[in-house]
Amino acid sequence: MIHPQHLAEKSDTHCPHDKKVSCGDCRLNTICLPISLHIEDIDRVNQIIQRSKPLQKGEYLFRANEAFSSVYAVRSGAVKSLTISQNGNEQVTGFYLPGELVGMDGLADNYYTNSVIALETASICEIPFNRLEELSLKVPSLQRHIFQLMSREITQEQQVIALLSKSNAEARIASLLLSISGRNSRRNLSTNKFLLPMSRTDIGNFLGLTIETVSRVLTRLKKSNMLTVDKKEITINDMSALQQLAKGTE
Amino acid sequence: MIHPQHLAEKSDTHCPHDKKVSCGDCRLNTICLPISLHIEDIDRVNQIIQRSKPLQKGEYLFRANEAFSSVYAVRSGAVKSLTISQNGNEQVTGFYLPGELVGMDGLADNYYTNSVIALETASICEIPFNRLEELSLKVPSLQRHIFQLMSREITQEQQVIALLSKSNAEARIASLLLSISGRNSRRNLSTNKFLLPMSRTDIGNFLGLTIETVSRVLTRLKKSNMLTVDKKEITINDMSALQQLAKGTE
DNA sequence: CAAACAATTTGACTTAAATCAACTATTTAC
DNA sequence: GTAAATAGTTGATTTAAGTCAAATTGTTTG
Repeated sequence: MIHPQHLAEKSDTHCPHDKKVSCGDCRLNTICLPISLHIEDIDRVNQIIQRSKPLQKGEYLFRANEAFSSVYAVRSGAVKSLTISQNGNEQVTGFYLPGELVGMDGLADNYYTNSVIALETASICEIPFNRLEELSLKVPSLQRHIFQLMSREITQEQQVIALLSKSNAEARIASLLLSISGRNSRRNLSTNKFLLPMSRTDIGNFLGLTIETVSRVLTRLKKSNMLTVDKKEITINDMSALQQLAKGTE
Repeated sequence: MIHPQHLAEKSDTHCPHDKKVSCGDCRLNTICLPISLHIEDIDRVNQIIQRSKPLQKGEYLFRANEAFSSVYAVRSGAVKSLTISQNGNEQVTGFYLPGELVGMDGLADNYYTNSVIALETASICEIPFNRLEELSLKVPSLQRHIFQLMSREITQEQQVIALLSKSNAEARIASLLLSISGRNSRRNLSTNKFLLPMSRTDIGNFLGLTIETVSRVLTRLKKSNMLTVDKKEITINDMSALQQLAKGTE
């Protein structure tokens, strides 16, 4: 695994449709800046954001225990966050898709508690937190926006807690697929056909299942025609049945 | 279950040692306001905080889907937060002890996603969020403090995710006991002898275990002399063995 | 204080997912 | 293009925790 140099370079992403894009023009800005910032305020945010060259699959964005300095928005591709538990095992704590922010765990004690790794080639916007903080003192709607982003992270994690605490393997996998589907819909992508950015191993690690169980459940859902599974390509053929499954049998 | 009237009354808590206490004098202020606010700033926070009459066991502080208005600090006693999952089951998402803040999930979409219920008689400080927000625009260190509190909530929930995703029943229960022990130490209470504020049912619900499994694990840890268990009173006799257990056998 | 109720413990049995193992498919590297 | 490594699938078996059931203890309440 290659450690990322500081992501301070001003080079643009290689992603063709996103070249040199500023926050005001970014197709994702309704996701990563959903509140009604004035045009001039969006521009002020834009000024402090640094765009770096894309991360390649397996590269670290940052590592647990490094000093906290920035939060990061995923512009394209996907990343996973993970902690190293006391017994030394990796524990995947989340997946982040375009428009989503990662690194907010670092604020609490001024170092990151997670490492973040690219699941595939990913372009990332770096947002130095000190400068965002200063700006948010001057722009009340930005302050509120940051509070809301953090709050949303909290509610999403509580949903994961509910999921892990209650459900069986099928419900967990159904929920993950529905989560990805829902996040795709926010980006106006297909809700029923998409590529999983993560491996079966990552899915199992995140959901607290073995890779064998993940594989078997996907095979079962395929055989029942609820899904079409071709490698990493998932097609949801029966959305409501999958939603029913996610609710748990109980 | 009794619905709380608005917690707007200015009556003081019945807790004898906490009567009429202001934030500046509150023995918990290093926990719930850990940063170095100037004395005058602490006083400004104090001005906006409302103290209400204590909640009795089983009473709601607020309910999921109610409009968000305030965050709440637990002053004495304990509360649990819970969501109602799609299939209608209660899912305990956390326990909150004195000095801890609850309700920050409500910010994301302006309604609470959890209900919060007193586990025992609990006095609570209500902090109207609009006013806290205004004040934090004027007091940079307060803004930072709120960011940090929310970040800490995020990291704690990630730890719960890691716990639920990985561990067996013994490790989960050991972790919960150690979590309570650690939070007691922040309040200068005993780390190895304490009363559990929650029922076995709540523990099981939170940890994704049945009540029978909770009971059996506690019996097992008692028989091995790692713990002394007398009803809700827990004594940790072998802290390092418990820590080892929490790490998981693997 | 006793009846009714709620919470907890303990035991017997079942089951969903883990483990162990072998095999197949897909990348990556030379 | 083939070898090596990595990722994924499938099957047989084990096991930790769930389920069902009953007994016990603790808590309310009339």
